[in-house]
Amino acid sequence: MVTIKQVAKRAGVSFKTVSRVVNNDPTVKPENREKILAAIEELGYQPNIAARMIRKKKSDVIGFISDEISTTPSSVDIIRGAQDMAWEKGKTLMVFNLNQKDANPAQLFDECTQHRAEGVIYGAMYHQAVELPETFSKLPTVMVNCFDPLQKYPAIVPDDRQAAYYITRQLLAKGYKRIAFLNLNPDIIAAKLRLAGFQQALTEHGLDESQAIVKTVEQVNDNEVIDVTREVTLDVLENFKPDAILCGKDLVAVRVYFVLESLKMKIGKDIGVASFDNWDVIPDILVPGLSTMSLPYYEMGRRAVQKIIQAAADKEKTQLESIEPERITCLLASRASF
Amino acid sequence: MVTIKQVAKRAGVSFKTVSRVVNNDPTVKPENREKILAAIEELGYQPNIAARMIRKKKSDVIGFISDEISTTPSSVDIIRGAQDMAWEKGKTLMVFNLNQKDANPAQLFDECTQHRAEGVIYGAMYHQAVELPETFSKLPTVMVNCFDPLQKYPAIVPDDRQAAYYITRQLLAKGYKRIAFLNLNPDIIAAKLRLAGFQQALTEHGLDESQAIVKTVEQVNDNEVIDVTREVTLDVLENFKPDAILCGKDLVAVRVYFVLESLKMKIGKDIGVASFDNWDVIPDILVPGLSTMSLPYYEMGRRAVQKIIQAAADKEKTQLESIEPERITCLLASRASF
DNA sequence: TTGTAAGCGTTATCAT
DNA sequence: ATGATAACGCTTACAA
Repeated sequence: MVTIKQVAKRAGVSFKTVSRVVNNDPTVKPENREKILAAIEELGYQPNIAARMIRKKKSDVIGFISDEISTTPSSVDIIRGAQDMAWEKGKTLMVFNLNQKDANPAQLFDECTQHRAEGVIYGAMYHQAVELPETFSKLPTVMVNCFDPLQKYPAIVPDDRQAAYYITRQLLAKGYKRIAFLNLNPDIIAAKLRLAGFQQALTEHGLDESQAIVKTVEQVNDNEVIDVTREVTLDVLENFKPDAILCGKDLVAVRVYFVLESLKMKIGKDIGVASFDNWDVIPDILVPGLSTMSLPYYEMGRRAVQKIIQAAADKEKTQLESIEPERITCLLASRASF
Repeated sequence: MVTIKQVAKRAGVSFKTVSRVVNNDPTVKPENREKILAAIEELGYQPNIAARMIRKKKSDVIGFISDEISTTPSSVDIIRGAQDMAWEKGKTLMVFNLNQKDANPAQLFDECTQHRAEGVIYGAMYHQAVELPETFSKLPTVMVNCFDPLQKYPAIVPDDRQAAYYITRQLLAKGYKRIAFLNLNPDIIAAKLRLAGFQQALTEHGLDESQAIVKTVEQVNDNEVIDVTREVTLDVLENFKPDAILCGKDLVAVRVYFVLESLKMKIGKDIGVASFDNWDVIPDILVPGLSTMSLPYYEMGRRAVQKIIQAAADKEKTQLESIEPERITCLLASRASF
């Protein structure tokens, strides 16, 4: 690889002057600058980041540890957001996946340390509580789509409560009066928060409990989750007769679409369907297109990088008080299903 | 950050001895080794990879440039495979996305050069021809899920022809006799290769053209792709009366399922459905589960890293002859749809 | 078995 | 405006 000294030789100056040009130091004679720039071009010189890093004691690297147990598109969007923001801020994102053979979080954290990352982002694939190994406290750490039960680290999560509240208000505003909420496994955080948001919206709108119904479409037996969307949907349609169905996620909505199709019910006319996720192309392949609350993964990724940069900047004030997770607002991706 | 010298001081030895322990040099007195290990533990010493890299003139970094125009789950799997293999080989994968603001391939390539990557993998989101900027020839480069028209670089692609051939043979073996192939936009590589594989399987099985039909479900108008799966499916069902439908991708199969549901046709009994992709959870949320040829993205990612390591090793022999892309075999993910 | 000295490619400091 | 010299944290080469 060509070094700064070779460029210097070629341009007939000292290597320090080349360094000045590379670092945009204005105190270089234009004439020399031209010569050096030409030499850089000819030799194809690229600065050695490692050497720079070692001297400047600054890596501009941010570690991203991704708990990729199940490969959902969400992971991609969080990482994309993080990478875009990192690029804009002149940082390099170093991504590590937890699903790798023999790799545990502490190991991946060490990898980040060895690269002298300025901070570490830990991302989970669905909104959950995660206990990080103690070692993470050695570097500024931000959690995305998850949070520490003791709130030891700043966290970025989707505002699931707001999402449910918003879409329910939206349904009510459009005149739907009997909403069936086919919620996810009640043990998961998102399900709890959304239930609260759903109920709040109903209450504020003056509806009582008889005018809505909440069912779960995921049965949990010994760590195995069984989907019972089909059965529950048929049951609810027959016994509760909703004018709208709010699904816990887009994949549930797909199943609901099938049930309604078989019953010859026209979605968007005979019955409204709404959902959560805005998952990849799913809402668009359905007919009619599914109106669904998008989970703000991309935005969360961007925000995480902002936070880590900020945290790295004011590293001196050690973070001791516990911190509420930052909830990112979800937006409605409106199509034609309600 | 704690350095090797601080550890040496603490352990009461020279810093060189610490270096020996860190690098598993056996020529260290066990007694000293213990002391040093203890000091490392106490101080939380982590070797500085940048410093090591600069001296060893070896980065163990592999760059991965991902053409992430559309965020498909495929990208995740290629990267996962690449990362797993990199981890196993003691390499670090540095991932860059092309969709970032103001970032072009040459820029990202420079980023790799600056990190002294030993090679670069360029990954595309669907099987296609890609012309890389000339600058890529400066480093060992491997293309995944895409290839150079002039075959200047080694490439890893799915064996689309084999995939279509295999699943068609499989359908025929199960007794299906009238197959409708709802192919993708005929301009894309996968569609062409699959058509060839499909026809070869039919021919070898002794079927003539009247016993099969091929239609495209994607209409292209001015760079806009319009999906006409619904219309084509209805047309084919009425006029050709197939006993099996082979879909160009899982998302097409979803639409076909809806049409069949509305017609009250029982998939797997009245008619068989097969497809390509094995895309994430799609085949499993459908009822019955969709039997589909999986695209071997994970495997392709692994292979790409293997190839780049090999290419970096025998860098001396400059690659001049053109190279056929390496086609990775696709496997059937068998469920209940045929 | 251990230590010393040099060097990797860069930036920081200070002198010219 | 430019350059000599030291320093960053590590490995290599060689000496003890």
